[in-house]
Amino acid sequence: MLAGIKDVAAKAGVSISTVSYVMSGKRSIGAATRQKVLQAARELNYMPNAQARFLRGEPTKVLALSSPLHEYTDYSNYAVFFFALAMRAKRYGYDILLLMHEYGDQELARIAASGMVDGILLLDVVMCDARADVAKTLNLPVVAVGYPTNSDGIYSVDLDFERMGREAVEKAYALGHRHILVSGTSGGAYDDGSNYLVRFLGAAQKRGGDLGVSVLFKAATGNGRDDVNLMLDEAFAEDPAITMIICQTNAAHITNVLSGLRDRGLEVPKDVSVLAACTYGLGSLPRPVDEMPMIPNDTCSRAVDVMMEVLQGKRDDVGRVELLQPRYVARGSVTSCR
Amino acid sequence: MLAGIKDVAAKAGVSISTVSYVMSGKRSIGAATRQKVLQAARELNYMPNAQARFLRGEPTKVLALSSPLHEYTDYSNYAVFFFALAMRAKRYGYDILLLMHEYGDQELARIAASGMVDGILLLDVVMCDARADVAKTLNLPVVAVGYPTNSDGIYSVDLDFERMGREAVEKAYALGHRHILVSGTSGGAYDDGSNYLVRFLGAAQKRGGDLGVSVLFKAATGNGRDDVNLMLDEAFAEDPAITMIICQTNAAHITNVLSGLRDRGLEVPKDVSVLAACTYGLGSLPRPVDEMPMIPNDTCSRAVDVMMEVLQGKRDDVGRVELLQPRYVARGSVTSCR
DNA sequence: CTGAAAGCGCTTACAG
DNA sequence: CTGAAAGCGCTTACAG
Repeated sequence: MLAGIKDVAAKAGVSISTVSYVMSGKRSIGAATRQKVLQAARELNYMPNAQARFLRGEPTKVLALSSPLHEYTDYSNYAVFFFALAMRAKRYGYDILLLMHEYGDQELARIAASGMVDGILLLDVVMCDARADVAKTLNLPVVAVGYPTNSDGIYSVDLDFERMGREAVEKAYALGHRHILVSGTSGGAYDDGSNYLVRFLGAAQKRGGDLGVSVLFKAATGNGRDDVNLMLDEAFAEDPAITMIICQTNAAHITNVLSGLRDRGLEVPKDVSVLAACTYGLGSLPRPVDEMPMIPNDTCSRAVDVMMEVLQGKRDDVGRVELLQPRYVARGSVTSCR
Repeated sequence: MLAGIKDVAAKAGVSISTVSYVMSGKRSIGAATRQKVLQAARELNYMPNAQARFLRGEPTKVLALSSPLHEYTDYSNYAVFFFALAMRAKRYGYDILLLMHEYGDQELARIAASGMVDGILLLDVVMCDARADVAKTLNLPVVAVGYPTNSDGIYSVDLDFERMGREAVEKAYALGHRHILVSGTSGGAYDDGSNYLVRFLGAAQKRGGDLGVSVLFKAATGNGRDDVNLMLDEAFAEDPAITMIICQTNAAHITNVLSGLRDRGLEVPKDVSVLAACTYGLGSLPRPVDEMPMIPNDTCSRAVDVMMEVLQGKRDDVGRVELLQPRYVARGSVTSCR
């Protein structure tokens, strides 16, 4: 049914190597022969079988994206990363093979051995990521969106969350704030590998210590109004002098922090400054809030760019971690301490 | 670097065919030999090269998803379809190769010839879809999420929008409504192939004609407040007796329809009934609205199921169009005509 | 300017 | 119970 190179050769009355050379253009072919071959190929609707070429080690123009996807995955958040990677890859003419396996390791090895992809992108990277170890044994370039501790053997691209933590505290310090609350959600996320939360918080606390600023961390049990109010109660009980809150969470949580402050008769930013960090797609808040956002588009784009550089042989610095500079978006919710 | 079957055979001191049979289990092998081979394979971290197997026509456990993705694609809507397909495929052990080409045809042929995938899913199907024609020439099963007019040669799965249009009008008729407005956005979408809009509207108007009900169609120039108000002005000018509005749009548009009605002193549902059709993820409206929703999860899941049936050789009815029954979700915004 | 042949890494009839 | 060899559809040195 599907015509092969043999069919074309037969139809054109030439050898298969001639057909191959006509198709690839890697050898000059007599005009007459060339025409016969092209004609035959067209009539038979011939398409070279990519599989056979891949077997010979030619590039597939496909990038694997390893990203455990669960029934309970939050699409709306996830999609931003996914499409950022996909669109950037497309720009280079690459398609994306989405690997949704739960436990990345074997699947990764299987795909690498298959020769079906030119490189592998890692998403949802945890602190110590098993996939990074497997990656070293592969003969395929691997670029992680995120920054695992075992980052040798792969390339990593991430937003510099430690720097973000430092800069947030420095900003507060410069404005005269000496009592800061870092507010997060559900302590669990900090434990099981959402490394950016840990890195941001650690750096913020460290820098706070250096500058002599009190940095109190409180994780609400949820993003609901009651959860947040309870968290605020505890925080102000522990440190009544808080003048700045850094919310390392999401729109729902921040909304409730804002209304919680209003309920306590605290005005933003006169009495308390509020900064959102590690957030994205903040959507509609009751009032604009200063933000040090995640920049998934930038991070993902850069990850694909790095992959391309590696594929083009422009790099040989495996293990390199590239950290993007955090941004600060001022919206009037952070001012100098009264 | 990466061990091949030859390496394993050499290490185990057997022939490559023996290794192959041990790995596949398609022949019984002496226990001792078997152990030697498995041992060698383990030590060399051997992975059979899938490419070589695909070359021989074995399944790849990958489904291509042909879906033109543009810089301006609305991710949040698109993501629902994408992930619905991906999750369902995952359940069968299949991964997804996302093809983001603009003009599906050649790309599709290329991938089919490559043997890289076992089947092809079509998304963003337009009325007459070029990809459906290409599909016929491929020796790979193709399932479309959507229902092109040239649906022979492929399998199609879609929500039955014509039936939805009929039922919406019948429902209105049964409740005594005789003057209905179907409200859409940006006429363009109706022209360039968003076939479900066309099908719904056509069927609604046809059924209206049969039943002697006036079905007026108005497309707002946008979803903004002013666009919608202008549309409502025109509609009521043309038919002051409207008692039911069917919004074939989205949350923003419906929100503005609701407030537009309120501004005109019309109460929902006492004065005017409001029904949302062809919508999904309606999110937060000022008030709950009856809905005949798109059911992307169902449609996509079913599309993957059909693909699996075809791959398992359980079907030979190419060209079959499967239409899912529309649902009606009552939320109190539609009542009998006053 | 063109062809016969080896080889990519496997699987599987064909022999023994 | 196991091995030598053909073949999947191409590409590319090697010959002519």
